[in-house]
Amino acid sequence: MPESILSSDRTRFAPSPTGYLHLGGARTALFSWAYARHHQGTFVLRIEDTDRERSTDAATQAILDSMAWLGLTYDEGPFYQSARMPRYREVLDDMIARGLAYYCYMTPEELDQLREAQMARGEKPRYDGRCRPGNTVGKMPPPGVKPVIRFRNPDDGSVVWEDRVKGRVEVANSELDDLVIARSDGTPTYNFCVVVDDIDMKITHVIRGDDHVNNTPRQINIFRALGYEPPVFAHVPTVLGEDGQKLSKRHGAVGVMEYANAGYLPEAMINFLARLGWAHGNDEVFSTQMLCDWFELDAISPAPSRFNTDKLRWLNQEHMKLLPADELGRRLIPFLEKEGVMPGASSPSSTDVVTLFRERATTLVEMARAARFLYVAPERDTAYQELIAQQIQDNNRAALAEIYDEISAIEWTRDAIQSLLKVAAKRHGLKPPQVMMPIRALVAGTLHTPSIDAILYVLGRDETLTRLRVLKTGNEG
RNA sequence: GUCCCCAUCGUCUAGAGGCCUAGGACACCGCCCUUUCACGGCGGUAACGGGGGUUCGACUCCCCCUGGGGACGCCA
Repeated sequence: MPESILSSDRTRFAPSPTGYLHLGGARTALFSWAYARHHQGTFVLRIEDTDRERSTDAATQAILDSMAWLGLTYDEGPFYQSARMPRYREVLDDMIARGLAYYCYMTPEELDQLREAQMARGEKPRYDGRCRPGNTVGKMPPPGVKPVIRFRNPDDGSVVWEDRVKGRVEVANSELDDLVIARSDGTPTYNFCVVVDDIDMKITHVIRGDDHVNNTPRQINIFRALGYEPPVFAHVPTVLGEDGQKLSKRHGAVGVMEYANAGYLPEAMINFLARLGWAHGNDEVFSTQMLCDWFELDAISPAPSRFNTDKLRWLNQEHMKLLPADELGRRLIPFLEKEGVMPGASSPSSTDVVTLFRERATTLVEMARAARFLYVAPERDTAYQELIAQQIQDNNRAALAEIYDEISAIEWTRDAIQSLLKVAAKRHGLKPPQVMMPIRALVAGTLHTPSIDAILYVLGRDETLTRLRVLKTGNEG
């Protein structure tokens, strides 16, 4: 492939593995990925695990699983920050040597006191720069105190950047303090690692959650101190819960894989997530490919948006209707198995189930549940007995018995089944539903099913006769 | 408290000064189709937070207020 076709745009998704991938994170990943795909660029996955206390392998795996399910394929990585410590050390030493950073011997306790005092005075709590090179306080390191390393932030002027979703953002350097870039145990911190990584990985577009806007000016200052121009930034707004509050555990399902297990299609989830805060005119239902074709950062709304289950469900059904029946059927199989049933040679195929139910189920779980009766005869409990008693009465008993007898004689096609029912009803002066509903109840244990002729056809003649036997014997037990 | 960001129907959004009597979608409510449930079709209720400017003209531009959100860590 000619080099020129590929753009040099490089985006990254950089989650910290402290839990599952939630919907907000997934959308950020999606936007970053879609941007790279749209521009034929490169999408990098980086795991930010510098906080060894909170990072777990299980969380990393959960993130990888979620991305795989959504189909967010990365071109490079996953890179682990924990494996890049020597590199960070190297940059740290260099910064100290060049006076861009310095050791600070202030203890956490002293810092707390300082912050409290500042808050009390109505000031923004921040480090006062007492250990800066040149300050006398810093001259004599107190014994026994392991120092942190702080970045020497500029004092004057302001940091300005043109955010691709927020617009122009300006923050005065006087608002910023000298942030800790290495802990007293020597490990580097987030704001520093991100910059080194984004430089080393040649990231051109940083697309991330807008909880990072406040970090951006600090990071830009580090970029410049290190001699690099910062990348383009695009800060994607928060995804709120249905109640407008920040997404948290009490909202129920917030992890991406919970939706996979609940029977949502990844293409529906992508469509939904993309539509949350991003629009392409009035387009509502679109494929992942279309999203890649259309995606532009400028179309991202700067305002936070709420998650909406109703719309997700609707989109899921739309995508279920769009998929080829056999493909949807293939995806349905695990859900049928979870219901304890198995499509096979002697039972309805998963494709049959799909054609029967995809217009009346919004998730694969619902579909499998609704289709269960095709594999297992309804339980003859009290509710069932009552339903049958209510459906079979003196006025239709004779017609139903006749239908039972004729089932053995007809050709087994939907048309033949349908006409058998209609003709029998007419012969007895009944409306078609008067024979269809009782049969539906008998066979499915519910009044809500697809067309009765379609159901009987898929069920097969033998199974139909078995389930309708009571029509002949008159014994409903 | 200080700083940053945001603001169109209940929700997701279209809208880049006259195209707006503000469009679409979900949800909701009717009607139609009908073999129940769905699907589908048709129709309906419903919004530019408030106040000042700028302009011949503001949903669109500026300011203030209000209301939301985020950040202020040796977390990311």
